Amino acid sequence: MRLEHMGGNTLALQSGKARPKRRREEADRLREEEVDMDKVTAAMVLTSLSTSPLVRSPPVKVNEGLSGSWKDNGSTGPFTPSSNSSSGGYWSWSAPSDQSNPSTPSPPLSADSFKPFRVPSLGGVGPGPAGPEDPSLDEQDGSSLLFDEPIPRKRKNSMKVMFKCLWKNCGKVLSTAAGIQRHIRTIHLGRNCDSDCSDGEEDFYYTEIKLNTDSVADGLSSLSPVSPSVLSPPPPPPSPLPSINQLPDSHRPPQSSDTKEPHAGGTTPLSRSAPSALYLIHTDHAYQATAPVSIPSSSSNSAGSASTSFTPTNSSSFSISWQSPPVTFTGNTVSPSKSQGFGEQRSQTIAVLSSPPRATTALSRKVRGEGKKCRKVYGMENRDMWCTACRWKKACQRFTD
DNA sequence: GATGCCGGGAT
DNA sequence: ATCCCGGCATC
Repeated sequence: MRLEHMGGNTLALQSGKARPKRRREEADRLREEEVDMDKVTAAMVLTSLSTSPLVRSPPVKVNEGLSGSWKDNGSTGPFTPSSNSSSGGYWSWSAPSDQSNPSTPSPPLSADSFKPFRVPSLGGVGPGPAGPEDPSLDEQDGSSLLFDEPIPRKRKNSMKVMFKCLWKNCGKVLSTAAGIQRHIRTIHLGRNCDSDCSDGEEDFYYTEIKLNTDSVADGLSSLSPVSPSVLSPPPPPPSPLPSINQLPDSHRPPQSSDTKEPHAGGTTPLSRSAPSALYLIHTDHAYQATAPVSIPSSSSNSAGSASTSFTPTNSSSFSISWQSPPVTFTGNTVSPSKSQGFGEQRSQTIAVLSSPPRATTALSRKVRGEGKKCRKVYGMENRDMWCTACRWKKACQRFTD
């Protein structure tokens, strides 16, 4: 009976071809293969991560402090965290750059581009400490991570890390740490030599900002130095050179540089923590407001109050630029070491605080059509015969009202 | 619960 | 652009 329909209906033959089911099967098959690939990839990524010189402090430690708040990813799958607590549940796509990174300018480690991998047995990594092994697999070694374009996989909530110059009246934004360092070195510090003669001073004059890649396009245009959507929680707001103010010898004339060495030793305990907490929040959709705001609820909800409200007690403030009425409010910020909240929870909180724009959709919604539509006429079993719009759950084109 | 279809994600 | 689907409104 199905065949009759198919045979007699050229429309169905032309557009439908019983594609949906087959396509879904194919998709499933592809997905299975993909899983295998993921296993391999995950192993490689793991290996390179654990051996990479870039990872100064083993991420293991970072995560231990979290008491496994993400370990229930569900995606850890066959990977047994219990056998090796050091690596279990360690790849959520937490952005480690949120933590203060001791010395590196917290490069786009592209941690946000990792999906929660399922990791198979992984050979020897399982029971033992996430030991170094097979250094030959370093296809993304530290240098490429540092200086290449992050090339983050486009994911839903993926954040793109940019680097913004904090020099007074500059505000230049570049996509790589190396680029911004060079910019600062040459433009502001007046040094012509290359990075090898740098003492790391540039680190103080730029900061990371994270953008939602979905809105980067228009967000970038608002990244001008005076953009109101840029904010910096940690340093006192009035100063245009927040992190510089914390330097021992802070007020340097923005042109001459060679006389003062704020941290002649080279090591700067405060160099990284402050800038890494500066964010740009730009979203054109209230639901997607994944503001990287820190919410004090890192482990469980013992605090109880964190999920639905946070009280603006502190002085640090952040603002969120909405599409329609811009909303600005203040909230307490946690020390960087505790900033763990993530997309969902944060967005929920923000959504609560702002007015949800639900009503507009209801208003503009078309009144439901009276007549029978493809679905009704042909039924689910003859979905091939529906008009494409119906198949795509759009407004029916065949039986218009 | 079934249906129509908007909004938006994936490719 | 095409395809698909979550989710909402309505029946």
